[in-house]
Formats: sequence, C-alpha cells, structure tokens
Amino acid sequence: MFRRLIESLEVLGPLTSGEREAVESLGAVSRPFAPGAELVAEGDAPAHCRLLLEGQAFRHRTLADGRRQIMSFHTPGDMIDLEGLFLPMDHGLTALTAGEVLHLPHARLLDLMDSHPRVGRRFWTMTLKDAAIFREWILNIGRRTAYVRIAHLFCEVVVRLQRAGLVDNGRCAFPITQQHLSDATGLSAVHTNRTLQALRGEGLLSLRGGELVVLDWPGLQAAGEFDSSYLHLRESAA
Amino acid sequence: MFRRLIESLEVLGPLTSGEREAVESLGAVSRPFAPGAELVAEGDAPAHCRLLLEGQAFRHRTLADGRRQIMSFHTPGDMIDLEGLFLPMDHGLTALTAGEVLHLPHARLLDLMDSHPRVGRRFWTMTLKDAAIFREWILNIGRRTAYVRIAHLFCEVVVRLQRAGLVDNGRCAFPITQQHLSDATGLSAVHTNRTLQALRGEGLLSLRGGELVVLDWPGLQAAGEFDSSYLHLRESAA
DNA sequence: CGAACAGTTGATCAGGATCAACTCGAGTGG
DNA sequence: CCACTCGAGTTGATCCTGATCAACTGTTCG
Repeated sequence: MFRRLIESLEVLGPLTSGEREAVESLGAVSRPFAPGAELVAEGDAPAHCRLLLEGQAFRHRTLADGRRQIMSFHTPGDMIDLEGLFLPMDHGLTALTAGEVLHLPHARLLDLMDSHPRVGRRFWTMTLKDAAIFREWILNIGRRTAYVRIAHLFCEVVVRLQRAGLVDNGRCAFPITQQHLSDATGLSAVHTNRTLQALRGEGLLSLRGGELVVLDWPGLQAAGEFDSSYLHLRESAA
Repeated sequence: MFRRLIESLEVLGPLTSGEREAVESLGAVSRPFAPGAELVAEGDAPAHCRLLLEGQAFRHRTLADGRRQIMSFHTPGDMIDLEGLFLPMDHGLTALTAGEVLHLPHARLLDLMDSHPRVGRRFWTMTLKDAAIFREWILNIGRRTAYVRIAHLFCEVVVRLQRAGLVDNGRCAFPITQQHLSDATGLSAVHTNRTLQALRGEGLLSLRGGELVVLDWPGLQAAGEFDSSYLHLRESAA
C-alpha cells in the first residue's frame, strides 16, 4: 500500500529501514474514487493528506463566470494536497480516471516528520517540485504559442506517467477531453482542437479514446521545446 | 538584522523565545546589492539561502531566443531561494532595486530545522505560499485579459508591499519598466503600454519614476478581479 | 553633445477567440 | 431494437485582442 509513497520519497536516495517503517506505520486508509470525483474542494481545510495510489487527477480553480484553469496533473505516487497540511485549499482537485487515494492524517504526518526530519524534508521537497512545475507552466502559458504549449504539456505528462511506470511503448492512458486541455493551456476549445490536429498531422502523437500515443518522441520534444530538467527527476540532496 | 525573518516566521503565530534565539543565532552574513544585480543565477546550486532584508527582486526564466518570463516579485522578509536548499535553481533572481540580502548557510538552516521542527514547518509554509502565488499567476495569465491581468498584478504587489510596511498612503516604490511588466504578464511591451494607459485613464493608478501610486483601491481591485485569499496573509496552522 | 534606454504612438498583421452548425458515438429509455 | 439525447469532437466564418514593426519623444547620464 505504501509502495508508491516510499518510491516517491526515495527518489532523493534511500530511506533507512527505521524511516521506512515509520512511514509504513502511518495510520492510513485507502479510498477508491470514480472518474470526475471531486477529491478535494476549493476552500477545504482537510484533516489528512492524500496520496494518489492509482489513477490520475488534476488541480484547478474556477472563476465566477465559469472559466476554469487547470494548474497541474497528477499521477500515482503524488501527494496531491500536502499544502493542506498548513494552508486551506485555495483550489480543488478532481479525478480524471477511477483510482484510489490513501488518506494520511495530518497529526500522524506531523509527528512522523518531527521524529524523522529527513523524511520531513522529502515531503517538503515534493511540494518544491510541484512549485517548479507551476513555474514552468507560467512560462509555458505566458510565453509559448498554442502549438508549442500543447506539445510541451504532453511531454510533461508522458514523462511523469513514465516515471510512474504507466507508459508502455509510448502508449498511456490519459483520458482528458479537449476542454481539459484548453483549461490547462489557457486556450479556447476550438483552437485546442485545431492545434491538436496540427500535432497529429505532424505525426507526433495520437489521442483517442482516452489513450495518448506518442508516435515521435524526439519530434514531440522539439515541438514542445521541452527540457525535463524542471521536473527534477533524479536530484540528489539533503 | 533578523527582524524581517522573525516577522515572516511569526505570521503563523508567535515563536517561543527558544525558537527565536535559535533563528537569531544562525550564522548569517548580510550583503548589499545594486539594482539589476543577479542575486541567484539559473543553474546555481547555492550553499546558503537568501533572506531579502531590504529592496525588491524578481524570479524569472529566459528562453533561448530571449523571451523572458517573470514568475514572481519579492519584498523584504521573503526567503527568495529556499528551494535551493533541496533542488538546483531552475530559474534566476534579479534585483529590482538596491537592497540587502542575508545569507543563511544551508547546513545551519538544516540543523536549526531538525532541532526545531516547528520552525522548519514555518519555512516550509513560506514555500507553500509562494506556490499558491504561482498557481494564481497561472490562472491570471491563462484566463484573464490584459487589462484584468495587469490590474491583478498591481493589486498583488501593493498588498505584499503593504504587508512589508512599504506602502504609504497608496504610494510605494516599484521601479519596474514596462518590459518587466510585460514579462510578468506574458504580454508584449507595446500592448502593456496601452493597457497601462487605460488603467491610468480610469484613474486607478499612476506609475512614474519608479513610484506606484494607487489612486482608487476599490476600483483597482475590481478591475483586477482581485481576491487576496490566495496570499494566505494571516493563516493560523501547525 | 550624444548615446542609450524607457516610453509612446500609429499602422498593420495574426494568433487565437467566438459563434454557430454539424457529426459521431455511447448511452438510455420506450 | 430503434429513437432520442447528450457530450465530445470537428468545421467554417468572422471578429478582436494583442503581436509586430517602425518611427519618434523624452530623459538620463557619461
């Protein structure tokens, strides 16, 4: 049950057996969810953090008039509301697929991190990596064209799904609608549709029936001006 | 010297005298900087964190062809490269004004946080608030028009400068060029110029000679669709 | 006095938004 | 089993926000 979490924590280097045991003895409850389920609502002040065990989810905020902005996508192994440990949620999290989350009580988490500072740092680092991704999105939306922007987003998603072991020969489940894509890139649905056709036309990818297939990975990276270093995939530190 | 830092840490509630002393005994060196100075370069892996004691700075990344995106502005009391504690810097920090930073060695910081977990959480929370601001910028750039976007940015800056005690009767030092403004909002310099004229024309603000004057605060907030809750100005937690 | 840079203006262009209609497939209910 | 609905995707036509290009002003500073 804690495999995903331990793996995420150990990206920065192995934990001691004591640390691993401490993590595994967090009183945790696993909960299934359905596609479209609201995992965390805007304004919530949750009493536990959620670890995404299986499935995909996204972070978003909606304006009064209905315009929506997606701020990140999440894959298994991600803590999706760690910030809720200290701040009320200023955005929501919604399930993209069916899946499962593990609920980790705040009190237990805080105790764990107090007694195992190194583990605390790993959790902190997770939120720092999320922040790095937010910054990349600011750049992506602020300074790149629709074509590059969408390609870049797909690159990121594929790399992160790959890291979670969910890409098989360029194919992965990624059941977003074009509306989701628009809301993530700050574009209109119509223009997203046309830009997607261009990407398909270049033979870079296919997206049908909830399945994303990368047909030309170098080409897609080039189209997205993608450099994965902001994902900090294998940093050593602390 | 540590007044700013203690204040920032105590936004979430007072520290104990022991915690305060521990913070104040961090071996810290203060360094002045000039306007335009590069405080942290992209790619750096610094050995200490910087606390902005005085002056303003901004976080940014530059693409190969020269397009630049500013990701945040910073005011006194901000830790500007806390993420450097665990990750190499994937962006740079540049001074907007003259000022002063305090260098806090990583090793000492980590020791402090290990022995005083509550203080560690406060630092962590600082980075979480930064992340909340990044998310707001994603929304701002992705889903708002130029006019609203720029007004929103000014609202944020004013609120943060106010919190740092740097706003006097709606007036504050904010020496950005229109190019900076464009790079922060993802707009062209020309369009930024025209949009600024519109904001001035509505009698909302004035920006001249490095001084920002808010002439109509309710009007500016309305123009920027601004709701400060994402800044988490007075959260109680942990 | 003359760079050099920030700001301003006008003219034109284009990327992407908007509006509207239509297709298609998957349910769903009669 | 078929008609209906509904959501997602697609297409065309038009509009407009904001980009681009270029020239010019004003100020500061060496």
